[in-house]
Amino acid sequence: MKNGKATIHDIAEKLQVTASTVSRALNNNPRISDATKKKVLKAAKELNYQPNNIASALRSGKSRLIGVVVPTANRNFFSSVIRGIEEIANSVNYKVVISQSYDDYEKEMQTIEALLNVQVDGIIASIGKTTENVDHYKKILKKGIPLVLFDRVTNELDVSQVVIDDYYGAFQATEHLINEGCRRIVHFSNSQNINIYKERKRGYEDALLKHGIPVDLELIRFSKLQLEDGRTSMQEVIDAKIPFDAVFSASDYSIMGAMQVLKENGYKLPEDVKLVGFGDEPFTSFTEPTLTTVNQKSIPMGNITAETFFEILNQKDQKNVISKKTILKPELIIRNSSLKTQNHNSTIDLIA
Amino acid sequence: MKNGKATIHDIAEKLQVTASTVSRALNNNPRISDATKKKVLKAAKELNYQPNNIASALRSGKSRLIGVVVPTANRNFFSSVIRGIEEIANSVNYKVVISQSYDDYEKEMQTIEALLNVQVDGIIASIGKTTENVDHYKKILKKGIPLVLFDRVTNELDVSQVVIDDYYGAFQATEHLINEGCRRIVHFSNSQNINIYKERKRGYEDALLKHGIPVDLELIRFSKLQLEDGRTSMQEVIDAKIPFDAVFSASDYSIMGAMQVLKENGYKLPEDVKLVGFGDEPFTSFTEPTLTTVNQKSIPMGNITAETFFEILNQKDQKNVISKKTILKPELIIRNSSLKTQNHNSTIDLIA
DNA sequence: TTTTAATATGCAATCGATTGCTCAAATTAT
DNA sequence: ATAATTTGAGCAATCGATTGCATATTAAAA
Repeated sequence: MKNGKATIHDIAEKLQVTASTVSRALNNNPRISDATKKKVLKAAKELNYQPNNIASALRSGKSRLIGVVVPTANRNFFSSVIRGIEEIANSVNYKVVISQSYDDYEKEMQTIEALLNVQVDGIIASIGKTTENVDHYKKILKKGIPLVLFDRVTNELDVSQVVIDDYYGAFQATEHLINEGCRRIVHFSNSQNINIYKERKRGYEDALLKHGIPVDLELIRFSKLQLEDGRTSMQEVIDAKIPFDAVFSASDYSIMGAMQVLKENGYKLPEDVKLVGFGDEPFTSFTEPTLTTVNQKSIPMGNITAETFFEILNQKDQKNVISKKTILKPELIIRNSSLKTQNHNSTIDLIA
Repeated sequence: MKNGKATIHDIAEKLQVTASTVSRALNNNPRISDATKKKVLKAAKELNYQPNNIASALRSGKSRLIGVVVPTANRNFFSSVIRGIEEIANSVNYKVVISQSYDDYEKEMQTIEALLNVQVDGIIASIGKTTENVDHYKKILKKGIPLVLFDRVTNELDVSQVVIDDYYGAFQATEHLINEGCRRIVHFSNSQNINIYKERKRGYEDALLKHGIPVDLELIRFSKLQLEDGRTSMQEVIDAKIPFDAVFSASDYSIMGAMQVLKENGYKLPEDVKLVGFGDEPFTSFTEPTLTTVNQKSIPMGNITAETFFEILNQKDQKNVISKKTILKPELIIRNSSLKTQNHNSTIDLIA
């Protein structure tokens, strides 16, 4: 027991039993009598025994670590999903290693490599925006390591996924604008290679069609959806003198940029133009007017993702795992930016 | 080589040498000839050898993992610091395990326990707001495990720390408001047990005193500094009919709440009241008017924290480590909310 | 009473990499 | 040419926990 760290051997010696017995007792193995278990537990406490997870991991092949790959933790959505994952993981004594890909393909590959190197028991990931080749994910599967994707998924991989119904969210958002009287709704989207944006655009289009409004391609603007992109896209539409009475953006950030530009150009919000974003970032309740947006159910998504992960992990035969796709319904959060008649009691939004 | 995973033994067998030789060759040990090293490297590549970090960790006692404890990753400041830490850590082949304490004392203790359990080589932490007893941190030190604190630090621990000069930041901010003509500056602060808030308050007071303005305790409001707290505090000041012409908040969130309440009460910003926040959260450039705030140099802080960490880690004798405190100068980001004459070209702020 | 089961524990190998020590071969010095 | 040194590599223990198999003890069944 040098270095102050007690091992099962120290406990064993103290109790004049073998390390195997101690190990089994600590793991509550039924082959050990209750009396012995009690003694072992007592001695463990006395010696301030802390199990060495690394030794355990080496022998058992389980590190009790889950690697979580997200584009960035600095985004309400992702950090909430992580929180949801942690809740479940911690409850079964697993730790989460968070890795950020910064939406960079190279970094994403490296980070996965690094996670595999620290011997995580499995990986939960949301694919970066610039990632088009998913071979690095295939590598995970080839090693027989559980993989679950959430939100930014791909169809090229036969793995379990948890997503929100982007189509539904966009449909609701667009229909809401239509119900508020809008007919010329601008839509900000991103690359159609990214599933979520494709789906959101489809929801937008279908809502228009349902209400007999033609889809005008001039109104659909593609960009990376950052704040600055929203500014640019909005300015372009204004400069081109394309008539419009609303904007539905696939991202809260770009709708933010649009809001700024609209104000700078003297538009009255929401009277002249109504706005709806996507993501329910915290700042959407700070803006003026407060922003209507789509909430992505991030914590439940994290919970479900983790649960799905553990289902797979606990399966004996990793090859015969059946992939399942869970689709969550997002929720339209109606605030002032999209309403015909403004709700001035903004406090309600903040408490809700 | 069952299970597709090659070990050093597989390489050894293929090359008809021993595992020791392979291990030394891979670790570039000078006792191995270049010819052998080359062969080993080649064979390793052929067999697609991936070192088993767990085995290595068990034997060497090094997991190449750093535990990072933050209140929440979902905060621009913290996620940027983490990014800064990762940059350095990854460059020396270390991984970062991020743990969130959610500003909860219990969770903080648990999370540290969990990190020690996964055998991290050291811990970098920012102390939670509700934490007053730091015994759990002492425990880390007692185990001889390197610990570095950043931003939310404590004097009760003899460890290296990296902080920003909160006093300086607050002083600059307050002096700026004074220079813009303000004399009755409200200050939002948090518990004075938390160092950073104490320092910010001190900076505020000293700036006032320097300019011959008395410190009026009625103007200083204590809260948890969330958005809602900012609303409440602001409303209280207004209701109490205390005259004021500016607000300097120790947090961007509460200044946000103040901004909302001021607008709701018909104040013109920045003409009637000037505002300065602290933190440079991304949303501060979205608001209207855009918010003057204090940037905390988060990425450099992360870099320096990690560098300090590795200096300690590489020290032979953990007991004789000399703690050092690095203090970074924050930067006042001047935007429209604090200016006498408004700058209407808000794009400049956004690009900067 | 003898046999059969069940119960409780021990023995020893194992996970994969590292490392102190030993030793043979090659090189240099005397 | 012999001794001294350097170089390159092997042997075997080790890190701490787990686990298949064997064994001893006790209880139940025949």
